[in-house]
Amino acid sequence: MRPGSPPPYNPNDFARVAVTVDVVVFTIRNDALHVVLVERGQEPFLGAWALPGGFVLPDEDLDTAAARELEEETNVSVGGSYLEQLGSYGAPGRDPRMRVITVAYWAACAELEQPQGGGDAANSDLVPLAKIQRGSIRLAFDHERILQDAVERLRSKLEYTAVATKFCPPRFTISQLRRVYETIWGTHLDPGNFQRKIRQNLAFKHIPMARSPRRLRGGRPASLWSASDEVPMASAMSPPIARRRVPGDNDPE
Amino acid sequence: MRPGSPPPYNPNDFARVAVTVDVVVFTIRNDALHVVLVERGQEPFLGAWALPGGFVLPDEDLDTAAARELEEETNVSVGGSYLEQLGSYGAPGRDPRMRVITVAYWAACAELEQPQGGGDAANSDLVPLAKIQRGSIRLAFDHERILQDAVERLRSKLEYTAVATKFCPPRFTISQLRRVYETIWGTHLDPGNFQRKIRQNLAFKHIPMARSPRRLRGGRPASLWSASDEVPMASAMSPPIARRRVPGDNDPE
DNA sequence: CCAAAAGTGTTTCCTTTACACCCATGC
DNA sequence: GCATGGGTGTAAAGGAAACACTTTTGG
Repeated sequence: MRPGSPPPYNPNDFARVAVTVDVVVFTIRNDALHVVLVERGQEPFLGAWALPGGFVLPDEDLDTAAARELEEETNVSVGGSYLEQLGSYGAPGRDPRMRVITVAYWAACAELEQPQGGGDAANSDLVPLAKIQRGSIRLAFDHERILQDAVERLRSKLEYTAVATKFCPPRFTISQLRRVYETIWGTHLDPGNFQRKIRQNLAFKHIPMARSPRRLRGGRPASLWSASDEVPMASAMSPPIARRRVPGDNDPE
Repeated sequence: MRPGSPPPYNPNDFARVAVTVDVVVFTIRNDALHVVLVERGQEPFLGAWALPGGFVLPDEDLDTAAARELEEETNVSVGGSYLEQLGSYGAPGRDPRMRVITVAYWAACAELEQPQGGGDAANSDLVPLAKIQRGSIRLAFDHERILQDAVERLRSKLEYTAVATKFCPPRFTISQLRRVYETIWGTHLDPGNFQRKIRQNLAFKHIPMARSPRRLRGGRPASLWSASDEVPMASAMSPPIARRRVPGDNDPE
């Protein structure tokens, strides 16, 4: 083909599709992993629960679109939370109206206030993951599949990154962090050994002199820690070989 | 919004984009990691090297499109090789003509014959990764970024999956497999310890009585192994803490 | 015989695990 | 004092690393 030739694309050769982002927003509440869901305000799947998401705007990057959806749905800023692309889902027919490809993201957030419905969503809520996995709540489109992939990604990212800190406030105690691992992995972890692992790991910074607030039923005050962003985890965390359910892991609602 | 209302999408509210798949096809040749590149046959980047890829067809799933591109560009069937989604890249302006989002995949293939140009590609070739990373070859669009992400994904997948076997023929010796790890990680691995790791690992199956072909300069014939698909690796492979370059790791061309 | 690659044994070291025990607080 | 959670000590078990050594082939 010679240079300067007319635009070489034939619009019939390829699919022109709508692109959306869907975001799996994880947070921990009452020692159980929760996800933000929205109740759909329109067909298809009117009234069903779905992951928050929406169209990518004409001049918007994918990461930007995901961050925008996250902020719109949860009122949390992206700084302070963690947002990562999960993958794309584009089976023909996954949306009955038209060809839609969605780029899925997942986010880890510290405790957030009750989400408010906004945009297309009629209503929005924080739902315990267990409730979805046991089938009490069915999700629209292929969102159950996306959610399942996100959970797997989250579980494995805990092992070799410090993403668990994103479920905690900026300053946290080692037990708070341990409870994040226990909740997401569904395991019990030895407090003493966990303590040592964190203390040895440069990805976590000790805040000198700071102590956790007074507690109700006694116990030595814990020192506070913060995540040292950009420092990767030196050694991996690992769940026990056989993941056993931890007593408080059930749905508290 | 009441049920039965007209289609709620306003076509001006969102981007209608073209969706492509690009595939990073890895293979090992002369003890060096190579990628399949195509020379672009049209603007933009006419004459430049790029990752093989193309448009997703109107009724085609993403994985299917990637498999099709892989077969078109390399003449290898997807069975026998490994194909995995890497992620999506959709910055506005990444294609100067129009909004294009690409879903990137990566593949691991055993030794393949010299690729032939096909489709849009004027020409196609197997290029040593080192040549690209040292800057001798510049890639079109954001393909250098995609390639870099694919290399990282490949390196880490070696640790906890048996994907290294996909660079080998269906029956391989433990040394062949070790050389895959050494090539991709750029390390030297102790042959004895590596041997034990593989033998202990149920993801690899010993083929009784089979022996590697006679060799040129002596040496005990090795027994042959195959990958036990669907059995995950029991224990992770790990590169030595400090990855040092292995002598034969340079570009042989 | 020697060279070369496959495969095994062995020692040393380091990490993980389990659990005992001490510390600092509220009541 | 007691209960509770924070934090340290420590011994046993297990795995990784280094490397010596044996086995089986070609020449």
